[in-house]
Amino acid sequence: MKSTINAKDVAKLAGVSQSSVSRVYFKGAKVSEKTRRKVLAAAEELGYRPNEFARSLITNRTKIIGLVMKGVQNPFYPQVLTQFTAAFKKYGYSVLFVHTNNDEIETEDVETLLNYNVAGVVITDATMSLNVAESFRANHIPLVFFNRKLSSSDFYSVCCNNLNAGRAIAEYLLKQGLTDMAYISGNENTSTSLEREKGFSEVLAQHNLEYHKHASDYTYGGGYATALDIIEAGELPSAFFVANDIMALGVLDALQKKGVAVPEQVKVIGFDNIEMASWPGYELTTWEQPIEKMVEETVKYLLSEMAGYTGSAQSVEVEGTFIKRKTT
Amino acid sequence: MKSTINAKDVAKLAGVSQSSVSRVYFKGAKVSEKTRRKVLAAAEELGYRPNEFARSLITNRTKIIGLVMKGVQNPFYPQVLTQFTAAFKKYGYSVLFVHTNNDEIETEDVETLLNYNVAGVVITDATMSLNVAESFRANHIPLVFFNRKLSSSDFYSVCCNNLNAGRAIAEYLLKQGLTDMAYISGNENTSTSLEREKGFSEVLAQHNLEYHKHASDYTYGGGYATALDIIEAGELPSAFFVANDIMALGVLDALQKKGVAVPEQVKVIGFDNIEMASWPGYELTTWEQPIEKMVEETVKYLLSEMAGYTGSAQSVEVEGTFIKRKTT
DNA sequence: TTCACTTTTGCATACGTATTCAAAATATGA
DNA sequence: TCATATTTTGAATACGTATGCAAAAGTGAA
Repeated sequence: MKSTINAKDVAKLAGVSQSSVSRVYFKGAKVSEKTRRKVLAAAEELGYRPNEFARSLITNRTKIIGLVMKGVQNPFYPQVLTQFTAAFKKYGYSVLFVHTNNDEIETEDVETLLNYNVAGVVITDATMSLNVAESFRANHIPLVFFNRKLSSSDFYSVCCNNLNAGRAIAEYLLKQGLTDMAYISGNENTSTSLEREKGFSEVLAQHNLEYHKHASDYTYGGGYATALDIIEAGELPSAFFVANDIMALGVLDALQKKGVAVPEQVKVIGFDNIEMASWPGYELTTWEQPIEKMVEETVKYLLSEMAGYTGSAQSVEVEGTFIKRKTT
Repeated sequence: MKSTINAKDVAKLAGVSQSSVSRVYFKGAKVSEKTRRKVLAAAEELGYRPNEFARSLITNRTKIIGLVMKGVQNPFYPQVLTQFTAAFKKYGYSVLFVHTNNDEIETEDVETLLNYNVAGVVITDATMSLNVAESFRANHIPLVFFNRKLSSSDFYSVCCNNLNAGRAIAEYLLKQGLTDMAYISGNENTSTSLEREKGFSEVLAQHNLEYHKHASDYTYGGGYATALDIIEAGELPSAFFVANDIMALGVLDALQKKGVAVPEQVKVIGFDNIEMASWPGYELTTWEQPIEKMVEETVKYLLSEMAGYTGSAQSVEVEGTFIKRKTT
């Protein structure tokens, strides 16, 4: 008893050659309508399914995208994950999921992606050493850094325009007549946190304003602890710009715990517009990252590179939108 | 210029046969230490990596696990996802991620899994028609339904012992001297919601107590709306057992909005012990699902089935733990 | 050294598909 | 109808690896 039935079996039953069977399943190949029907009928009867590995072996191409994620704990990422899988599925690509805890993607995982000869790679929120990135380039595997802006312009990256966002938020707070602000940063080696602060500080500097900066880590606990420290040190500003929503929720909870009224005494602005930001318990004013557009840009680039590799690099920045709720 | 270098190239440089190169990379094959060193040196020099597709083609086995998820929006699932990828990575398996929105996994996705000849499949929170499941069995692909208890005992399933959990929660509330309770269910066609309620109602029935049941949908919004309805209808019980944490958070926010004191006026118990349950703003009493153990059981079964397929079925239920916080 | 035995190696082949090339079938035009 | 152009088909081969088998190399005892 054969465990798997192959194109040859189908060919025999349909009374055609294996080549014809192959052509029926290979998009773009020419087959007459008659043989196509014969083949499909035979395939149906036998329960035939083309072996993806044999296909990849001979074409040297796969329909697999490597998706590397870091810190799926932040509710921002499940959204990104589902959007990517949905988008790739639309074009017939499957997702090989890799999770890393380190900032830098582990070589073991890179090996995996290369062994599977993935058609493309998306790296969210993590970085990789330049020589590792080069090994993808050497294999003509297109690569996108998602939610990261690269200092070197050798690779493609897609993120929200964090600089403009920081500026807009500063201007919004200034318009409220506030002058005494604080920035609570995420991990300080991330481009996202740095750019958001850069835009923010730029505008404040134009108005000759200083601001306090408190380093945190993009987690709820981090935001909570940082805010608590600030309150207890008696350094409460009139507004917080917090580098992401999940930290901002921590800040709000700390403020509530200490009996600080929001937005009356302090205003709080987050970043991402995660689902929780709209919960009645929080109603957080924030900056929406245009995930759909970011995903779209990423997929668009990957598809074009997979069709014909150029290795072109660019830093794409998509504009987000201010979402006013009740914490400002 | 060759784009990919293969075992033959390495063999030539190392002065051995292609077979020897293969044996160096095939775990379990015998090679002398001398040739191993020669091969590894040559491989290093050329940057050789075995082609996973050629391997799978000939062995008819893969190192890929299909992971099907539904509703990644619930913060419970990112935890599950990371734990699975970590566990599988430990044994050299990669994860092909599939996301479905429907309760029932789409045939398109099943096709994908079969085409890639995955070594095993984990299905979280979704079901599949029996004949689809059978097609996995026909291909000797082991299958685990995670966080689902199956009525038919034809397939392996792993979940928390929801029945016992429901009982324990009822008993806990009874001990507090409460008699007027309500259950807020998740999607009513899920075994998780049904079993939790079953255990709960069983114990209450033993004490000749009735309870109110309110159907909801396992989302924050659902919990919020349901609680609001209850309050406005003036049907406030003395305790809520809510079928999962994310809904319970919605309930808490609704209660807070309406000025109902927790736990003084109403007690609330959730289910899952997601990270947010411990946030200072909520401090939700809940039932912890032993994710590590559940994942461990799943992986253990899959590994043994992948080593030698038996198709054995079992319904594994792991005991969870009660987590007392401040909402009771 | 010789012989028997064990370990290691290389050769040849198979896995299931895509693809080239020439042959066959079909369509087109006069 | 025939000759020519076009489309469709089948045979053969290649992709990169694992593996059965026989030959070769190594091991140890007498």
